[in-house]
Amino acid sequence: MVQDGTEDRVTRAPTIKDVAERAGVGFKTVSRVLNDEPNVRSGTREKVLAAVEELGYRRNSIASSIRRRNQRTASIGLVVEDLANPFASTLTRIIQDYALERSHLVLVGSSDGEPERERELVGEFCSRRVDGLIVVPAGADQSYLEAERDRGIPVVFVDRPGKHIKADTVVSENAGGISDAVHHLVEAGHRRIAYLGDRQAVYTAAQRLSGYRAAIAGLDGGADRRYIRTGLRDSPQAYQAALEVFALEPAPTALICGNNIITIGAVHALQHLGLRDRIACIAFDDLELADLLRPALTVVAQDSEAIGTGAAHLLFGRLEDQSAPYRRITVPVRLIERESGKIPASDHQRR
Amino acid sequence: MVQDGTEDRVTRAPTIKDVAERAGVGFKTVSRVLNDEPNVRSGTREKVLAAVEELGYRRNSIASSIRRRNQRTASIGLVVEDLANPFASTLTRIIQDYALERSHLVLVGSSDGEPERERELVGEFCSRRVDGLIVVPAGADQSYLEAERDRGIPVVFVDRPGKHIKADTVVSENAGGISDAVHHLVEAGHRRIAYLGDRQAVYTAAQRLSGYRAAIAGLDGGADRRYIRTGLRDSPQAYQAALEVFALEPAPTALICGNNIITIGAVHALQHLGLRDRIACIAFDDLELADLLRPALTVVAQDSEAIGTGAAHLLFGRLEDQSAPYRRITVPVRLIERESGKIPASDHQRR
DNA sequence: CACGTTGTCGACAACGTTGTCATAAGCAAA
DNA sequence: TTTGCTTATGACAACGTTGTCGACAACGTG
Repeated sequence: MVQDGTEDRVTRAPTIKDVAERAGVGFKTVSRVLNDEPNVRSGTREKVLAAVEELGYRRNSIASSIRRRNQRTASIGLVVEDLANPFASTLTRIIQDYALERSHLVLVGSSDGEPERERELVGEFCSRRVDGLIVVPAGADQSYLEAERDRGIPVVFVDRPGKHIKADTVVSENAGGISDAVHHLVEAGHRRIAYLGDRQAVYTAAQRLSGYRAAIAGLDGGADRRYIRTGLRDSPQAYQAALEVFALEPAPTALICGNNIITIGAVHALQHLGLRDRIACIAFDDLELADLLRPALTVVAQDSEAIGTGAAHLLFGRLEDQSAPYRRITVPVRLIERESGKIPASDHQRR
Repeated sequence: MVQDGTEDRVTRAPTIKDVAERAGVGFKTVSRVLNDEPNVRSGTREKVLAAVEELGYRRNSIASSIRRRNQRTASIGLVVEDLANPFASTLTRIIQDYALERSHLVLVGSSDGEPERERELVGEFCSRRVDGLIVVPAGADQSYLEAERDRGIPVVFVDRPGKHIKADTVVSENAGGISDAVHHLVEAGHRRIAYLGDRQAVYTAAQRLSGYRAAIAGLDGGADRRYIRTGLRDSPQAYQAALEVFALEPAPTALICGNNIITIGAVHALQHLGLRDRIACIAFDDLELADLLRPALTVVAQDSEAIGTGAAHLLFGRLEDQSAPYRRITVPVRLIERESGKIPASDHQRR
């Protein structure tokens, strides 16, 4: 396992003064060259660039940012719930690309849905003077961000709106997506449609459930409250809830999963019960292998690309114009019809 | 979509001088309080903390870092290939948690496997004076990192070793994992085992292929070169290659996929050919829904947790002791036996 | 040639913080 | 009271950079 020793010759990084000395000019001239300021003779510029090359000089952009006019650090902070979740990682990837195109870097952190971790991350980000924040809010109150915003660090909320604060926001069309799912199942003949969701305190969960309720309410029978299970925070809980729901009499003939974590638990439960081919199922959030499942999983897919781009766009827009009116973008979702949503309610199941 | 206007009262962030004035002390005293330095009367400390609270002061840690003894910024840079890939996002998540526990933040970037993007990201990171780098190397030469290292920014390579440079490294046991996969298939009676892999220039791809070759070479028949397809960079390419491989005469009876992107393409191909239940298949890298596929996908799973923790551990260790010998950690992989690897070579297929 | 204008460049202050040092205040020992 | 030591505090330099300004040379114009 052990391989080799180092040589331990750590020299401090060269500064513009080192470069200046080497090039035989004043250090301010080096600064001018590095910032493409005018009024430097091309001969001088050459000398400076040569010295930069020789010394392997690299600007210390944090020192630079404390002095610059606008104090911008060309970095933004991103707080997601769990970076290991595919939705979050896709979002992050997109925001990163958007930022990098504008030579901004991204500091990322996962809140795990814990308010104090969210605040801790935001605090660290602000302490490092990020130029802006993109936050998937976890806590019940984001008013603490007002202070940051007033000091010039704008915030954009993604996936869920922040609470007790006005800010730019990008959300998915949660309720509509779930309504679509319900209607899709109804068309296949289903009336007894179960719903598994996260805690109601989570905005998206509440929205999605309300979409479910609204769609179900439009049907003749109305909803059976026993078919609704919320507060499911991880796959095992969803697994358990699914087992319980399908033990009911009469059992549901179809199932809607409120997010991808729940989907995993629920499909495992269907698998365990031997019901995967008999129970119709629609999941919120697409998953990498969803179309390879048998039956292929019908999903309500979020447009992560549009969400990420939208958030980044709002943030960079605000960086340029702090006084623009706040905007809220609602990104449409898309029902991807595969097989699991088309499983019909078998005759003996139908009322 | 438009919602509301802002009030546009952006005040500059308070500094320790503002706090000092408010508390009626010298600004150095504020600094002392904030850094928990000794020799401050508790009464004075109270006054300062009260002023901090009232003004909502937050330390400017970038200004602080340019002055501090060691110039540390308490941030590290992480370059992965594609953050949207589940392996990369899991890795990132783990490294982040490790870093945050030590109050370090993580700057992340995706190289997309492009050497110049890797260099660009590394450059930006170093320019922001990260304390260390964790890199999944993309290019064919990481010797440029020697300059950074000599200036005190240590590097740890993950997933693949850096080229033309000595540094701490964490890799998976690629060859061994694929060998295990081959043997598992052989036990099920297979001899005609196809292999789909990425470009040979990618270290992991080369390692995995060599594991395949070594295992196949141990068999009586030896390898049929036509069964090996490399250079597959995305799912569509893998899809195509799989179609071609299974059009051969005699067709392989089993398949090994060199990474998760290839797996997706290949399983789609098997699906298209109606061979998912007949062809044995083992994939490198576990996938979220792999156990819910039918047949459930047998995989060689990497221990992302150990890889991430190992990398972070090496990096933070090096931050404390620059002169320790370089280490290389090889993390074991694990063959997760599910169904697809146990599909037997049917009698008419067997030679 | 005198003059103003422009281009080039360096000296110096400043950003917000920490490091160094001097000094004042407090207090025990002489 | 004086001495000596410790504790508390502020004045100031310094980090590496950019902003401001003035010095000076080169230039064009009358």
